Amino acid sequence: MSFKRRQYPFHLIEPKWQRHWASEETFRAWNPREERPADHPFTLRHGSTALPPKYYVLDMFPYPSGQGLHVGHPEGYTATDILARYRRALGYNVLHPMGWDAFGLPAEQYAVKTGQHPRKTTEENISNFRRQIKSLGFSYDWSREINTTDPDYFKWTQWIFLKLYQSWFNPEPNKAEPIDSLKIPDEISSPAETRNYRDEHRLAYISEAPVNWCPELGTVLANEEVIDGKSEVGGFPVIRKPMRQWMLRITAYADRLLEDLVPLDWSSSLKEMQRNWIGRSEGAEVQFSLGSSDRQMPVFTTRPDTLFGATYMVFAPEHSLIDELIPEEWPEGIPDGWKTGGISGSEPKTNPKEAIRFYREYASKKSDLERTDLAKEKTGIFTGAYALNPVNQEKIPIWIADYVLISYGTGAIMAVPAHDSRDLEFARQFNLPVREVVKSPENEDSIGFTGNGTSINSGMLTGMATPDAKKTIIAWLEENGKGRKTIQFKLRDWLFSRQRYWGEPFPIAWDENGHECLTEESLPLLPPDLEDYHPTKEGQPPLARATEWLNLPDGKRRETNTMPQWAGSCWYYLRYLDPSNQQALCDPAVENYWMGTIPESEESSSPPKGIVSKGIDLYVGGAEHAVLHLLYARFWHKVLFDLGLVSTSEPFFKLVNQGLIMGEDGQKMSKSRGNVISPDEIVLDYGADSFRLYEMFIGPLEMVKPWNTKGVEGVYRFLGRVWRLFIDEKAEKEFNQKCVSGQADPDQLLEVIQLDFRISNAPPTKEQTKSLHACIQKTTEDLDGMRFNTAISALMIFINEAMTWSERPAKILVEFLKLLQPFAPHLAEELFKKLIESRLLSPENESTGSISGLSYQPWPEFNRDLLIEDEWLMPIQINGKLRDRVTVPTGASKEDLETAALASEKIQKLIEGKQVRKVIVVPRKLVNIAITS
RNA sequence: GCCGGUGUGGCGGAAUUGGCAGACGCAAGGGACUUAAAAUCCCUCGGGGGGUGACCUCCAUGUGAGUUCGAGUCUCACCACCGGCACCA
Repeated sequence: MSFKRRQYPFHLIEPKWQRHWASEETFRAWNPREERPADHPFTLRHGSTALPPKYYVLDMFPYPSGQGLHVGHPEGYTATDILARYRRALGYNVLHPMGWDAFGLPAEQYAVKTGQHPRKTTEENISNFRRQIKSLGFSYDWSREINTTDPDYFKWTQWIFLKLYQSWFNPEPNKAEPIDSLKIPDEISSPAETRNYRDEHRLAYISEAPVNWCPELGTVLANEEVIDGKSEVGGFPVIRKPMRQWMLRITAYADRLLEDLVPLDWSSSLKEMQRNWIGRSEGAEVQFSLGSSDRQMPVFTTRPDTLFGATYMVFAPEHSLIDELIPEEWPEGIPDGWKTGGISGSEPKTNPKEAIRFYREYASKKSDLERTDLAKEKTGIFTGAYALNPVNQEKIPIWIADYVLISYGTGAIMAVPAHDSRDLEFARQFNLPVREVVKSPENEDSIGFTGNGTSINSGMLTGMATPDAKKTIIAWLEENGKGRKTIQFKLRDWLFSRQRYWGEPFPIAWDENGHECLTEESLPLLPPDLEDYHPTKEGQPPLARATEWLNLPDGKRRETNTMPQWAGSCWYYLRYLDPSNQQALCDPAVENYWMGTIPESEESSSPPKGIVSKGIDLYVGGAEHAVLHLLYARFWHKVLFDLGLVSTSEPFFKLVNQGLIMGEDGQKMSKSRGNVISPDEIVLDYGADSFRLYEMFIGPLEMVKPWNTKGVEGVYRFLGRVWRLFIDEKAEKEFNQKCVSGQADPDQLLEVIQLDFRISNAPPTKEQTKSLHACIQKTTEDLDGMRFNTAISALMIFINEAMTWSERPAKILVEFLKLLQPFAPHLAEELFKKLIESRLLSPENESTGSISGLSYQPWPEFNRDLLIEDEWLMPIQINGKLRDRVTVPTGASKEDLETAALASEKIQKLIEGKQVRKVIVVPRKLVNIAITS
């Protein structure tokens, strides 16, 4: 940029005001009963006793990566900052905090490579992120900055884990309760059994289930972190492996997580994603008796009405019940195709045991990737065993196949190939019988029909419509003890442990009897320092290397897993409320003020406009967290709510996902594509105000949009025009010379600059007032609707008009600065200061000057009456096509408008000789004349 | 495959409950200022056709139907792109 003259001295203005805001603590958010300095602008506006209503506007806090920010990161931050500043102007007590989600894999991987402690890497990255974010002039309350890797912070993450550990989910009140309230059944007597029973009911419990193990990363991953059989981080292969893991009982909350979505102000697509993830489906559990034994096997189906069409049964390969069923020899007359597994090149197996061993091995070797990729070709093998269909006692073969998942439903299905596409595919592969039991309404071939129709070939169900058939068969099953209505969820319990170093250690110790939790008083439990961050040779997590840390004096051993990165972000929005509280994760009164539904008793009597919502008023972040973070955080919040620690059942009342900003090539910004643009270069060339403005002007917040640095120049030119509207050219020339030559203090340099001589205390003209009020109206309405791009265009329109004025009334300009302030705060502050110092404002506006700075100036209000024109240009259409425009008085009646339209010469000519069928008059819009052609 | 979203000039995007399509900005072209350039200011800027001219006229919001006095906006079908889920019985 050295080759171009600056539009205005943003390089002096921006650091100046950032320093001012920091030293004044302009953006401190005040907690109830917190003492406020008398000269703070908040106090000057609101007094020192009452607190106005709160507005909590939150950004998803970043993971501070080594690469620093790119221009996509601050998109949401800019939007929330504009709204934070707008709400302050409206008179709210605004909480707008920032912090760091700093545990995580990249710092650890760097440590593995270099031996540098992840804490060091993390701190370096944080200070770079902080520098970048601060350079953009966001109005964060930095006194509330948090860091998930800070022991003062993760102490409370561990504390919440203890709460989870010490709670169970009581299905009766449908909420979590302390584990002591869990009744131990009478048949359980021994201490060991009692202990087991408790441990099995905790919200945090141990499971041996197969997990997603990533050998490359040396850790297990949650289902959510595995994408197409590869790790979300790094894209390494993931295999299934049984391991001892901590789980969190999120499934207990499935119903509440689903139901409580309804009142939230979230986009429907986001809610839908959560609903799909939770995956509630209604159906029935049906008991099949297993051939030779008197055992029963339940299966889950959403289509119990098709029970008569069940021609075989399939178990998941991992299902252990199979072992008890398989015969020594193949039954008579089994086709060889049933014995091969459907795997190319495989020979028929000699007996069922061999077949099952073979198939299990085959299935377990498949990675998740292959399991989905090879989905086109179904595989499976006959077990030699049979089951009895409860409705007709028909003997049907039992298979194992990997298209049936061990983790969903009962791990086994009844297969109805005629009316389920997967079963049909499988049946065709192995020549299994297909029996039609639902007639499609179109009366076509009903094989493969999966919708609602009419039952056929189905005993007592025959002739019934699908919904009736479902009800009837469920009633029959319940009466006969063969099944019941049930509900299944796709949601699984949350795999909560990781074999990593750089995460919160579990406050848990083990002995030969099992696990016990540490006391609350012993928290935080710090991770030990290590030389080597690799997992051990035995596949133990890196913490197992810290022998001193590991072994406790009483012979117990510490848990060596750590918590996943999601843990810290599950509750950070609560810590912001009371970030340095040593006694509690958050003071209840403070929590209630910022998050609660009940207004503080010290509430001001005249609340500003807008609704007072529950929880966080606005949460902005990327859609990539639509299921994981948002579901986990909602889950934790509900547990805390059940335990009486927070006052709302949902944390995020309104949530908006910002769209991605793509690179200039239209591709996703990434280091490998080389299309990353850093805010640093933009701030250097055009200043933070231009950067903020462009981020918002580029398009609607929620949309995906490409970056174009040329576009920054457009908004930069706009700010240049704002500057020139206020500033005297001659004084600026002097200033520029001093800038080039002198070593003078920047703040003094800015003093040289004087207002333009056309700015005066002259009374505004009608036109000028109208321009202003149109701008106020548009800006206000657009901010309320988060339409930042059109709000900015309204500001541009005002400036384009104001540039043509020969008299520039200070009274008008000061109001404009209040509108500009949320978007371009540095420039607005500087010009506001000049205007105040000029003493051009009339006495009733002088009160404006008693509050220092712009941040707490009341938001301008518009007067609709001023916007009404005396007359307007009314379009006249004939058959919907624009034919003429005539000027009409604003208050004209419908009759007058019709007369005026028909009086137009052009219209007269066009309707001459035609029959006017109808004249539609829409006041304030148009007149349309329908004629016959 | 299922669910959700989006299709408007050369580009990013505007268009209250259906009511003047293209606000605002970028790019482009022309002009003023300048020795020159940059910056700034002014003008033009969806496409076709017509007029010396203020203008006139036809066609245009992914495609095709429909509802309506009137459709970018509502309905139906289809196409393209983006995002999510993906053997969940």
